[in-house]
Amino acid sequence: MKRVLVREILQSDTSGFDVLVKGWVRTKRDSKGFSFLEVNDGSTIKNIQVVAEESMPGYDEVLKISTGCSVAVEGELVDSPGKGQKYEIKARSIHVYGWADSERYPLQKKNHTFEFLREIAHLRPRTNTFGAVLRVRNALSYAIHSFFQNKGFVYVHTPIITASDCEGAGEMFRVTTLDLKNVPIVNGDIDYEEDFFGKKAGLTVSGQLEGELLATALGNIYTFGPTFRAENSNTSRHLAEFWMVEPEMAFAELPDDISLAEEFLKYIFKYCIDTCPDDLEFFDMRIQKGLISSLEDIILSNFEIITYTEAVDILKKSGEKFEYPVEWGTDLQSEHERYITEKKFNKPVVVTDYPKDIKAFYMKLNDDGKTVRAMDVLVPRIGEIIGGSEREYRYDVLVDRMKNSGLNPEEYWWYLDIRRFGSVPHAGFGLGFERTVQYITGMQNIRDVIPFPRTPKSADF
RNA sequence: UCCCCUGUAGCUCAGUCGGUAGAGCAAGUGGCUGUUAACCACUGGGUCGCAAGUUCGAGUCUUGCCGGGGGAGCCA
Repeated sequence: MKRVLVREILQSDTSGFDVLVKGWVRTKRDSKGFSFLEVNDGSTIKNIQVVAEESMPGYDEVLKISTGCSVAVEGELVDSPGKGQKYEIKARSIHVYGWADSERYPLQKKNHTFEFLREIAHLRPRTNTFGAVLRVRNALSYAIHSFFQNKGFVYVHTPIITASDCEGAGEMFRVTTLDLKNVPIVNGDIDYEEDFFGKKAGLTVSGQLEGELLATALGNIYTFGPTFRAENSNTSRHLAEFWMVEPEMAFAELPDDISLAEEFLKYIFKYCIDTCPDDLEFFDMRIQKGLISSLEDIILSNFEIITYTEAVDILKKSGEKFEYPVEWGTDLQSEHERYITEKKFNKPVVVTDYPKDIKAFYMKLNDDGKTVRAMDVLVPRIGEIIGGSEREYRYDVLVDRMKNSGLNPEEYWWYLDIRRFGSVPHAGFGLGFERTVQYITGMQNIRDVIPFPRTPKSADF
């Protein structure tokens, strides 16, 4: 008989036919003469209840089944007389593929803390929460691709290993084949000419610069890949290895960028609501009350767009007591961003036109000479989810900005060439994929929305 | 990297004034004809994170190290 998925069974309009399901036992309850098994196969957060009666062949084996065992169950799908489920399987035979010694199997049929589950990351996908996280993660990935594909954006692959010494977005992990116990030295410095690439190389901290090169040929592009930051960040919002989405549009200015970000977020949220209703219901009930309606609110909302200068004004007039003072020219603190998006507007807020000194060199300088065409999208609960800008496409201005930022324009000759030949206004943004999963699921710690998180002092599994 | 909290049974935690280890759940055994975090009874289960120090005596006090959590910075 052909195996069917639990998701398909639960969607069936009728019962009374034979089925074969394969999955893992979540829990078992024994009574005199019969047992209830709950089997989950990962196709849905819901389990299928299996009833095994004493009279069935091999019942003495069934009695030995415990949480975690992998099984194949063949039997008739019947309407369940009990409460809590529509259907159940009246088992005719149960085959155990693999036992799970109940004295050693760490997952119990009780709530575990996320901290504990992180220590057994190889088993936590078998829990309700992580199964749901991973299904939402999958749906979100697909939504990202379908959004951009529907709009004709070209999915491009930017390098993971890069030899640009200073991309400027954060500390890089070094990539080397040098013998660390015997590093070649020339004039007191490491001789990178002997290294694999003949120069200092590292893992990418952003695909943006290369993305710009491709956008100024193909028009609209996006990247969706892994990104690495060697920052010693110990927070619930940072990973050393995470996934980032970076669209880049040629012939586009900041308002186009903002529109794209807003349309994009609404699309991917709606896609997840539509395709993962059971998982989101679980998150709404167990992780973050009101989650679904807050996502629906955002889909229907118009994002607030304010300038940095207006934001500073709002904060100064707020009457709130902030730990850090608000001063034009300094970066907004987490508490400030939270006030703006959570208290003042209670919806996503796009803050634009930041002072040039607190933003990256590649952002387009405004006519006032003081601010740049940057935008941060702030959302309630997690703060900055998107950072983007219109890029400086004027060659001379960009060279000046590089020099003022302490960068050597010669090392960016290829980046500057784009401005030298057929330069066009262009704009793009970066979206932290895991932060977005956090936002959609309500999960508080970013380490719990990626299967195997990499953080300082932690790279197990 | 900084500040605060924390580390005791498989898990979640309690442990008073320094006097030699407790609960709930889980697990094991038995019971129960429809369970839903099943229920009832009984049983087993400990390098108190690691190292040093103070003390007649340390889970408890002191110092150092390591891990975990929350917040900050950096950022996505």
